Amino acid sequence: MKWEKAFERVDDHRWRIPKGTVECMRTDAVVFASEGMLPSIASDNAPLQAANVACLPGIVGDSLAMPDIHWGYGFPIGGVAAVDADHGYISPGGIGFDINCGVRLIRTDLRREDVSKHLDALMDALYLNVPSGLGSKGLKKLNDEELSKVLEYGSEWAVRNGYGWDRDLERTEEGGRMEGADPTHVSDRAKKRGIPQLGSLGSGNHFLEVDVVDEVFDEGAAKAFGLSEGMVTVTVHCGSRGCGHQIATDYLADMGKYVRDNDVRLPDPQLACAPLSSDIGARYFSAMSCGANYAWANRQMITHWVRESFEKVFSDSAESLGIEMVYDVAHNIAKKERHAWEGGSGDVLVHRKGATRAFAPGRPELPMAYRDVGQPVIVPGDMSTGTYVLVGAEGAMTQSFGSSCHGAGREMSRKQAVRTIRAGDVKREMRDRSIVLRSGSDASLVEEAPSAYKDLETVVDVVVGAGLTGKVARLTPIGVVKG
DNA sequence: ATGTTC
Repeated sequence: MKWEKAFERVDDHRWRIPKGTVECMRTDAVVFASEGMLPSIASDNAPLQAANVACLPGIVGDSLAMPDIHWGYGFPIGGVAAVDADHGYISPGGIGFDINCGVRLIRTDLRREDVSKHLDALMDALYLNVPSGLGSKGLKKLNDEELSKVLEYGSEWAVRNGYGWDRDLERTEEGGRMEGADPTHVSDRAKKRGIPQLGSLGSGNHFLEVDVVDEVFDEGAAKAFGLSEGMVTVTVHCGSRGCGHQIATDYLADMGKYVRDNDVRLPDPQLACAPLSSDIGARYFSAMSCGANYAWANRQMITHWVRESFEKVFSDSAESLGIEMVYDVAHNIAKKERHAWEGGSGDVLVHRKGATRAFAPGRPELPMAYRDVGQPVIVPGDMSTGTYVLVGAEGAMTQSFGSSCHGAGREMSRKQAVRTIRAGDVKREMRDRSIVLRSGSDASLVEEAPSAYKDLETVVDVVVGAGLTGKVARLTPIGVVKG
């Protein structure tokens, strides 16, 4: 299959893979992209995966893919699919192994010039205080009972235990806690992996970044989000560590068995799924919610250590330094939401796998401070180019079940990056851009090299051009901690 | 993403 030929042009930002391209498709697949991005998108199996997702039982609307689409497990990364809340199927491959991998944006009252002379000390403090790297362990020793509370209460547990402030919860998607998260649906093995790792960044594409607000595009939204030009911000990208990974692994095995036992017809075994209303489907959703809560507690603890790091370096309190959360978004999760789409409306389960919720103004899920503005959408690029702050727009509600992109997206596979890039080149590039880098592993530097990623501007231009989001601000890195 | 093939 020549996938570039399979794309039918809808407009400058939308390409349709029509129902029938893959035999079992129940609906079309629509990829948000510019024409120039199509060869890259068609260079791996991602378009086939977007088409395969259209075979998911109970899917409503189109199978969607964001412009940062690339090859994933079952679903493409960048994939969005909504299924009927009563009759639809839930698929762990539509959420991903790193359940509630997500991004948190924190603002400060500090300006670039306040931080530049202390930047090395700040990066040392952040590297010391926030555990990072493959197999990294948290600083808090948990027992089984505490871990169960983390799984059930998420960020609420963290704040209740001294990691952050009550108002942080309002600035977290879902309040940092999925309802219905029952720890008894999480295996002992997942719990065992989760206990030592809570409060750690991890490895891979996870990072902690200190940025400066470089350009503001929407003064009104930026003001509502507490952002202004020249301000120093911190971006945290991490997930549910080995705990979420084990939950995904456990339930993929169980759902594989469900699919075989019940003769569910799927184009790819990696799309293993079960009715949301079935015992196994409901148990997975509950366990996934536990994984999501773990990730929120994780980012909340890291937020606390970020505040402590600034307090130490700037000899002032986090309150008086204005270290406040802007927002925390999940980008690997399934959520029960009410939506309208072409041809219907109602309660659905939205799978977002490498895609961010991007609710337009007016949605009741948004905190009051953002209700009239829209949801902050935080879109990190590669480690050298920084992060975009976008805001959810009406187009997302009508076209993409309130969703947008989650990052630049990989251009090269990890293997390909290791083959063609050297750690020294990455370090030099960061130095040339005057970005202070703290990293424990040359291997992860190479896998996450800037040249292994797509161009963030191109990705953002598509979601803005398609009306899914609006541009608010661009953040440029001055310091990066890589796992 | 990940105790990178329990």
